[in-house]
Parts: sequence; structure tokens; C-alpha cells
Amino acid sequence: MGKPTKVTNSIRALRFAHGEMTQAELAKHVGVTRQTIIAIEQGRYSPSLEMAFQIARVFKVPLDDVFQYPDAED
Amino acid sequence: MGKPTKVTNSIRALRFAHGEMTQAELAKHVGVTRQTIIAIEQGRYSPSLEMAFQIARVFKVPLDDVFQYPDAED
DNA sequence: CACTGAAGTATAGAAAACTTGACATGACGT
DNA sequence: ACGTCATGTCAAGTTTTCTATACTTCAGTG
Repeated sequence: MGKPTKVTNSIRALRFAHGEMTQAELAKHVGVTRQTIIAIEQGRYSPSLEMAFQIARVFKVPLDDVFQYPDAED
Repeated sequence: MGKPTKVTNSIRALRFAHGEMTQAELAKHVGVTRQTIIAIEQGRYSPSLEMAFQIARVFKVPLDDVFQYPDAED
């Protein structure tokens, strides 16, 4: 079973803010599969740092604008 | 074999800027093993986003201050 | 209604990240 | 010379991330 990640994200909001960009389009821009975007958007696991940087770059925002790390605790 | 990552970091410099903190101490603070810190410091692979956030938090700096993502290119 | 595009689920398997433990090196103090 | 501490290496194993296929649901359109 996957463990749900602590990191949250604003990918869905950013996609819509960028001309209704679809998950498939974002996946292509980032260079991953559609399933990966779905899983991350749903917080099923947190992406690699590389992927996080690539996503932020697609939306032209800083990394902290896409991903949030809560104070702590499992 | 791990593939060398595109992401670079300033962990070593930050460790020394924080009272000569050792790799073992940083590992303990972050909650990973010493080997993991060594590998990341050497750029053998890039950490998970969660770990990246935790490291930045230890040094009390923004994530982009610890990790840099170059323009592109594989 | 049939057709299409976007989102989601599921499963198996590859690849990358991370752990554990053992051993090697160089710098430092006694 | 000896012990210790910080760094680094190696190899085998586990967990998490990511891919690839295939199938489902729902909103919109002709």
C-alpha cells in the first residue's frame, strides 16, 4: 500500500489557471505519464525533487508555490 | 547504479555554516541514514521532495537555497 | 443515442531512492 | 604508535516512485 504523503500541492489550481491545461498536457510538458500526474495531484505520493522543479517551471512559479510542506507529524 | 542527477545542492556549505554540523548529525535531524546524506551531497541521486523540505527546514532556508535546478538538457 | 475527451481506477513490473552493515582512509589528539 | 572521529565506499536488500496497459465514468456535442 502506498503511504499517503505529507506534502500537499496546488497543481490542479495551477492547471486551471493556465488555460485549462489538462493532466495529459502537463504530463507531456513535464515528461512523465498521465498516471504520475494523477497520483501526485491526489497526494498518493510525493514526486522526486527533479519532477517538482519541472512542474514549477511549467507554471513559471517558485517551487513553494506548487508544493507545501506542513509543520510536521505523521 | 544510480544515475547522476541534474539537481545540485549546497548542503556541504550549509553544514559548515551551521556550526560545522557533521553528516551524521544532519542525517539524524532529517531522519535518514548517513549514507543517504553522503549520496545526496555528492549528487549521486536527488532526494524525495519530502526530504528536500526537511533539509531546508534544518538549515532554516528556502528550498531553492539548498537545491538548484539547471536550465535543462539531458 | 453514439462519440469523444478528460479524469479516475487497477495491476504488474521497472527504476530510483533509501537502509543496513561492514570496511577503508586521512586528520587529530594523547 | 594508538584510538577516535568524520568522511567515503561497496554490496545486498527494502520501499517508494514511476511506467505501461487496460478498463470505467462522466460531461459535452452532433
